[in-house]
Amino acid sequence: MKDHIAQLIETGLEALVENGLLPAETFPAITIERTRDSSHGDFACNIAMVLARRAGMSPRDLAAHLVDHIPTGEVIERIDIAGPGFINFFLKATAQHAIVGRIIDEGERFGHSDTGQGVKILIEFVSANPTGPLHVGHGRGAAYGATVANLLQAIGYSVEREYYVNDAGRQMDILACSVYIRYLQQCGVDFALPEQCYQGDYINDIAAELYRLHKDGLRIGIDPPVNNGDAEAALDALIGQLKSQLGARYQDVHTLGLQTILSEIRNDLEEFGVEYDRWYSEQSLQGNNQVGRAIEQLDANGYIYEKDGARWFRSSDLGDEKDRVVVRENGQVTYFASDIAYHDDKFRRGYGNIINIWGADHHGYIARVRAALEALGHDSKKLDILLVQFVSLFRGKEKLQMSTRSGQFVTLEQLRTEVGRDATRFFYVMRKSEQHLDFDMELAKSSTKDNPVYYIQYAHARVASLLEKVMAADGDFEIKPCLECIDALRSPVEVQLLGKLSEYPEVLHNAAVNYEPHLLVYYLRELATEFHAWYDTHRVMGETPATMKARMVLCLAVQQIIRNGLTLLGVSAPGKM
RNA sequence: GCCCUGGUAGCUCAGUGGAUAGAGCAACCGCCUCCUAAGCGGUAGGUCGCAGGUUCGAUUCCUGCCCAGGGCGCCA
Repeated sequence: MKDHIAQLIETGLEALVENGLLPAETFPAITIERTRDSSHGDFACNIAMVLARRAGMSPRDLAAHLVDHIPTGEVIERIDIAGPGFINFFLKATAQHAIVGRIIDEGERFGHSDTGQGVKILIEFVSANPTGPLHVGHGRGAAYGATVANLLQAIGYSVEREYYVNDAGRQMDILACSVYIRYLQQCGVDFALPEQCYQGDYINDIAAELYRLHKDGLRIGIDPPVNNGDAEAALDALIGQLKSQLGARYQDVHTLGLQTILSEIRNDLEEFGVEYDRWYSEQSLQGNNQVGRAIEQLDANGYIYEKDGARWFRSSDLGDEKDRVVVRENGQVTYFASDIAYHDDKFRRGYGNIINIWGADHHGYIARVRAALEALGHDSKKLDILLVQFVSLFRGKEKLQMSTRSGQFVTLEQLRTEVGRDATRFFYVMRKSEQHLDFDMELAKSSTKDNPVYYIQYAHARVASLLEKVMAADGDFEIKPCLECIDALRSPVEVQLLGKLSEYPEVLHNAAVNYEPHLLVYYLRELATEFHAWYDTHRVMGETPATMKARMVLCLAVQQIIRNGLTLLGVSAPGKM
């Protein structure tokens, strides 16, 4: 509709040029916006104010000339000039009615488009270290990433969802070490778990499994770590001791820890309705030496130097605030080096666009990744890094304290179990992602009108229930024939509701291209509000057949959009509540 | 110190180079013999952090400042 009106205006402008009222220049882009106030019509255009100076006329005079040359056709009822020079368009009721038929015809595809033209997009999200269960912060990244992926797919992109598994490196060694010490304890050895190790109960569970598999066959004598003031060094020494004394069996411990936790993470996400196309292993990058090759490439391009026994990437040449180590003094590559190779690989795979969703605490990392991509000759503008802010859990007014270190945190699984999947998914994407989120579990759990999830779902269920009753009363009721009597929808509230329905494709498009699912959330709530208000003042059953059918179809159109929208958010659309 | 985010109604938050800045909650007043009251209507509530600038017009864009949260490892 916006495009249609913009074309009408262009026609008018061309006529003014022919009449010599406007200089023949290229026009600025014509912007059409929906009005906020229905007294301003359905759509408005500010072009007269923009061009007034060029035309040497006041905005209102220019608007008046322009309006004289805009053809109205089948769609426009009338055109007003208002305020400082706005041109307001009022649509004919028949033009409004057409939307209902389109929604019914297109069904679950209504609102979708081919904007993306099948261009491939890679979206990587969550990618939490497999060293423990997902917590509520990861949950937000999961809900946000899954929804953004759905949105982009809905507007025609070919989306691939990927989880980067940090299954190499020091954190995994610390996990293995934690498991092993718990194992020793279960063998009856008196050995304290160092503070830097993972303290959670799940480590004991893995240790128990290790014990079940090997009994005390993995038991060896190791020396307690000697802490000379550097706890991290002491831990590294302990890990080194385990590796050398356990030999090949160290890998068994490492693998059991990794596999157990990773499968729990996969299961957790699956139950949350979050699915992936690919689980990308960091080990595999190191295994086929992609990390080494990436570093050599950086070296060949002149970005690597040696200092203090380490190899550094000269990222400060490319916008980073300082240079970064890629190979440590001890010969080990850093996490960053793996990440360079990983992103290099992503770019080599040939996507039109690459999206990373990270926790806000990683923002300092952005500049160096971009620098590395540029240094490897890639166009880093193809990469969008979206940051998700932290989540604070509340029970009503009470804030839940969380500490990762002590293992005292609420897991995603606990949250899902207590609050339910629908409300959890919904609350996570309700706020702009770069906004801190206060997640009130009491509110999310409540089945009252205060809870926006139920409010929207209820609108959907209401229609389902109504349709059942209509079908029961009239066994011959068919949706199809109603489309011809749809112009029985005449009341102002009905016309307004029709306008709201027609907004959905724009909302979906904007939410997708801006990576902002909350726009869809707000829209659905507004649609539900208008629907409930309409429902309260209009009856469906007991009206004339034409009115009844028209209103029932209107309800079904509302229901369809709510179902489409909730589906994209990963929230169910129940037929009964 | 440098770099991100934020600052809009009592609270939680949307929003926009345009017309009288919105919603939910909380507060107050109402609505079920009637398709689910998990619903609806009404009242009240504002220096859009502060100060400049850009222009026909700024809450929106730019600069500076103030406040809050976060980030700045040869950790990941």
